[in-house]
Amino acid sequence: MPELPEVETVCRGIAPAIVGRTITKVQLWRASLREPLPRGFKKQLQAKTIQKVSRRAKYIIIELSDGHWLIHLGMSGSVTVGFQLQRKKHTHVGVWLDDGMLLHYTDPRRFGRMDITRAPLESHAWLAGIGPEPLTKNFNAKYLQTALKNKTMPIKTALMDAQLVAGVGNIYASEILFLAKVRPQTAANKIRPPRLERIVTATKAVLKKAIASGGSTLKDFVDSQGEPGYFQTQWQVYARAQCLQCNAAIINFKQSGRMTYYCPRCQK
DNA sequence: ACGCGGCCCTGGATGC
DNA sequence: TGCATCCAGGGCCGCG
Repeated sequence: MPELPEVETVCRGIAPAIVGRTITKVQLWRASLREPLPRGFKKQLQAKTIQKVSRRAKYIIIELSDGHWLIHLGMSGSVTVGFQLQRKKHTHVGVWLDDGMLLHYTDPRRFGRMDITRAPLESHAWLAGIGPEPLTKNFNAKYLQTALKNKTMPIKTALMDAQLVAGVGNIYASEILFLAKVRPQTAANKIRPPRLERIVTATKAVLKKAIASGGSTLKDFVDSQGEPGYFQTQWQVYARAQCLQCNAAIINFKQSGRMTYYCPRCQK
C-alpha cells in the first residue's frame, strides 16, 4: 500500500498536529511488528518534543528533541492523529501529546517497523544504502545511466530497488513505465539515454501527481485522518484490463514475485 | 556480485 | 453460510 506518495501524504497530514508537541504517554498494545520494537522504546519517546516530520524513501522520520523516530508502514500500516481516536483491532502503538492529541500506529499485517536512534540518521542501517530521492535533481538520466550500466534485471524490478531510487513501489513502477512508454521487461542496461530521460521525467510526474491526489488506496490505505487517497482513480495501467489511451488489453504478469501491468501497444 | 524466490502476517475476495 | 485457497502495495535473507 504505502509507497512514496502515501508516506508523504501521511507525513504532511500528521506534521501540523504533532510538531512542537511533547509526548506525555506511550502505550504499546503489541511491542513487535516485523521485528520487536527497540529496547527502551517507550522511555525514548517519553517527554520528548517533536521537532520535525520528514520522509526518506518510505520511512517517516520524526525528529525528537533527542533522537529520531523512524517508522515504516510496511504493506498495511497507517498513522492517524486525533483527539477522539478509537483503538482498532490492529492498533499497536498509541502516543499521547501534551495538548490531548493522540497518535495511533495501526498495522494488520505487521510488516511495518519502528526504531529510535540517537546516532546520525544517515548512518542508520535502514537508510544507509538507499538511493536518491526521485523528486530531487540527484535523480536524473545521467545518474540512471551509470546506475543501470551493469543491471541485467528488468527495468521495472530495478525501479523498485530502493538502492537505485528511493520510494518507488510496485504500483507506481508500472505507472511510471506506462507514462514513459517503456515495457517493464526491458533489460535495465539496454535502455538508451533518451528513454532513460523519459523514465526520469515520468517518475517525477507520476509521484508528484499522486502526492497531489493524497496517495492511492488499494484495500486499506488511509491518510492521517483515516481517509482514503484518491490517486487509484488515476491509475493508467495498474489493475486495469483495458488501456485508457488505446483500448488494447492490458497485460499483467509476475516479475520477481510482484504483479506488473503494461499496455502492449503504448509501451515499446 | 547479482537476481530471484521465499518468507514474515492478516484480511479480503473468490470459489466450491 | 462456511470453509479452503489465493492474493496483496515491502523488504530482508539465502540460494544458485
